Amino acid sequence: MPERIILHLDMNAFFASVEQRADPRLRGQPVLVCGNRHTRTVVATASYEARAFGVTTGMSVPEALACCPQATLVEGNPGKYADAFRRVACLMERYSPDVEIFSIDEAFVDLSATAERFGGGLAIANALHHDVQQHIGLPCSVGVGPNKLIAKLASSLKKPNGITEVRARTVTAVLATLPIEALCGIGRGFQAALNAHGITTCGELARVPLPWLMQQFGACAGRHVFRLARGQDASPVVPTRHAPAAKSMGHLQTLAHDLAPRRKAAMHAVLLGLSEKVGRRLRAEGAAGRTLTVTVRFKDVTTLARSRTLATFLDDGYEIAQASWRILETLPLAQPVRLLGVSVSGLSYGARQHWWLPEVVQQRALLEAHDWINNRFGEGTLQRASLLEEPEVDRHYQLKRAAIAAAPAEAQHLC
DNA sequence: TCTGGGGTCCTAGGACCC
DNA sequence: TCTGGGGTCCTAGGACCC
Repeated sequence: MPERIILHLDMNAFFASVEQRADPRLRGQPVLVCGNRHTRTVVATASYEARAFGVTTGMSVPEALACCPQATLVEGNPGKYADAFRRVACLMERYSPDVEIFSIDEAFVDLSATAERFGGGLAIANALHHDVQQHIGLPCSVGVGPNKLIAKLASSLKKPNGITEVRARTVTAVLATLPIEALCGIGRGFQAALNAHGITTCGELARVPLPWLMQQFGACAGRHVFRLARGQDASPVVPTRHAPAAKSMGHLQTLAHDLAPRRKAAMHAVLLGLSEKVGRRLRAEGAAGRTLTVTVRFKDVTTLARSRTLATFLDDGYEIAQASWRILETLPLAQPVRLLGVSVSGLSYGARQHWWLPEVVQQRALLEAHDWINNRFGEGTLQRASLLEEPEVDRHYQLKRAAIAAAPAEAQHLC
């Protein structure tokens, strides 16, 4: 088996870099990209200037501002970042069609069949790094290795703007002194359990016998950790065009203020809003699901989830909401609620149920009109009055009337 | 006014069927 | 007058990633 050549590209402080590129006033300044500013949110990305003050990803905004009061807070825009990264992925495709977008800011490319043509993996890493800077204007780190695990590790070794190649023959030496949490797959849980036994480096982990790992973590996870410690990873680069369809779709929302258990109506409104978002995404993908999960996180951050599998597939937000309310009734709410979530799984693509029934035909047409208006005029243009705060109702009603006036005749009739 | 939001995968136990 | 064994589905929870 010839050595594979896998390249991993990781954008540096991606969200913050995109915002700095868009606004010259932010360049060279500490920038914090966070979620919705009106909720309890955390830092999604801090620019390197902010990191110098000790700000880290996942910090609450007040905590981050305490570290770096002069930082500029920017509300993140995931769609914009996804668009920017798709352009990066296109640059990667110049070197091989086998590009796997792994997350919103990183991707793998399998160069095994093409590297020779371009002078080898390291030459491609240098060229790609230059391409991204030249054409996208954003910094990135690039790693090359004999598999995805090592390529990803390599790209993390020099940040920002680093290029690192780890050849198969040097994997053991490179891993020897690295902390176990440097490996993708060793999270907080494994780290704590292994550290408790005095195992802190990959070299130490590689000396632990397989039976002990299997006894500690179970057969599957034990074997997985055993392979990670040796830098072994046979998983293929799965080109994004072959990526399996999503298995679940859901939304969570941490509430601006905790809700007391008696405030069921307010919880219902939140679940309805989340369900409508989920429904819209399902319909956009031509998907429907029959397993519904409602998540509740309490004031003390303990979390419960309850699932129900239904007889029919759902993609209508209101029906999802009704089912989620029934699940909520079964949950013991012993303390104030901090977060609510709705997720639909058991997805089927292209399933069409009872579409010949007149009431279903009308319901589908209504949903299509609803989607048409929100796609045309923006998310939330048309929404249920029960989702609106009182002062907002007038404004939304005006927007809704404007939207209906612009909708096609058949949609107007249904509205 | 510490601690987001989007996912996937695995395990384990129980129900149920053949 | 006994309780196997395989398989699937469902549910809850926890690990991991970004």
